[in-house]
Amino acid sequence: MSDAFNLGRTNYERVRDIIRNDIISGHFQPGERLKVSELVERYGLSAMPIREALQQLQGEGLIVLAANKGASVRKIDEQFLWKMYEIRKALEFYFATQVADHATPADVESLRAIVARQEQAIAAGDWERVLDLDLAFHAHIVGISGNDEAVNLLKRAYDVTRPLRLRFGFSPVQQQRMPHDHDAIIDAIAQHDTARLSRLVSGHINWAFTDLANEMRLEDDSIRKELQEKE
Amino acid sequence: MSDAFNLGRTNYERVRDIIRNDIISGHFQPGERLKVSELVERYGLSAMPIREALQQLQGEGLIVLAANKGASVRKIDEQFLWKMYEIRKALEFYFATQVADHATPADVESLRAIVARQEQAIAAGDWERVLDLDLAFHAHIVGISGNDEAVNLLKRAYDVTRPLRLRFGFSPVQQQRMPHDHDAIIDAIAQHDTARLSRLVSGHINWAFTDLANEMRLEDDSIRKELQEKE
DNA sequence: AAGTGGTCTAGACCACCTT
DNA sequence: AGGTGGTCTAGACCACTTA
Repeated sequence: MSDAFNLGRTNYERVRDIIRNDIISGHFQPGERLKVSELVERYGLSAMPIREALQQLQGEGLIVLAANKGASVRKIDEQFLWKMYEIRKALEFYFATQVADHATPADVESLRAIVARQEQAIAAGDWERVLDLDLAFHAHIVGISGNDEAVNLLKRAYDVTRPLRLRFGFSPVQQQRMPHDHDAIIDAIAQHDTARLSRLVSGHINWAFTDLANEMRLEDDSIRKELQEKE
Repeated sequence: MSDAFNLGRTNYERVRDIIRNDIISGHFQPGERLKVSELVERYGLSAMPIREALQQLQGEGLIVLAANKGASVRKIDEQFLWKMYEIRKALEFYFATQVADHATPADVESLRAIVARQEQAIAAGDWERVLDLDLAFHAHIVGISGNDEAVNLLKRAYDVTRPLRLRFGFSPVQQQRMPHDHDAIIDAIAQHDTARLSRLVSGHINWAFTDLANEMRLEDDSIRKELQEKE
């Protein structure tokens, strides 16, 4: 039954998708060691297909492999986070300039539907879903260009930083700003206003980074405080 | 002796680097099937380390893996080529805006040295070297931003299309234009002229794409002619 | 139905870390 | 030296293709 969905798929592909999901859903924490023997237990396969899955996930940037040391979930510091957001900005800024002209009314409608669903998810505090829809929104825009390779790069850059957002959440301000920004972006697309679209997209990503970095620092500070209190 | 350079490296890493080189140097042609059994012979290892190398190379986009079908060198049509050049433009355009202000005289000097060496390589018709230096030039510029992840993406986008350029070469016009463009780009950096730099970089990449696509069509046409003559 | 070639398993091997 | 855990090998297994 659910086998039907797995027809023609190999074990390393299946376990790669499962491990990826276990990482971006936060089951494996950033920095966490991924021992083959434990994964063997968890997924009921032998070492090799799991190793192959890990090789691919390294290619996606989700994990780090060291020779004779094995795999661990990529640890994301503020600097790395910044690098990923810069890459997003580069991609989204450029493709925004390519896209505003070609967007159809159907595109605009899809984007509005995504925003509506995202607002519900924000209200419900369902951050997994908020993040899914956020990626869907931005990927849809880049996708209008027809450059699926660029969309893949964008997805990777989102996936790599996703565990952090899941852990730290969105500030109340960002919860308000996100749909607001998205609406403005849709308007610029509907009006085929390329220059404004690019500006909005890149500002939007800046805020998203700033907000996440702040949330991280807040938690860092409270941890530091706890440690001090113990002394 | 040469073992010293391989200390602490595993077989799958070594063979990954060798296969990558065999692809970007054109030893394996685009579209060519990579059978594990043949690679086992060629590199003197068993199947698994070779398979692991292939998994990683898929992550880099150099090869395509299909379940139960194995690996082949990515076949690059004009559409895919275009997608890669668009990604380059996105990255280089954006990072050009981030970089002009921070470039030091040492950066300018390094870039001039690269161009000088590239001119020699062009005169000698040594296209492997021309391409190495071209990547070095563009990677250096993006590298000024300090975003090594962006540099890695850029390298991948270059590597994937490199076999094509190696096969089709540069038109005489492009052989002239390339160093000329590079000089103008360096001048814009030296003068911290961000707007001009971005414009130059993206125009330069457009020409590079147009030239390669033309060279490809020329060869396609001559093949078509040959086939017609046989009828 | 046989052949080809990709995939998986079990266990040996070996690099690195700790005592 | 012993332990842990990553890496590699040989061969079995199995999916897909051709006849």
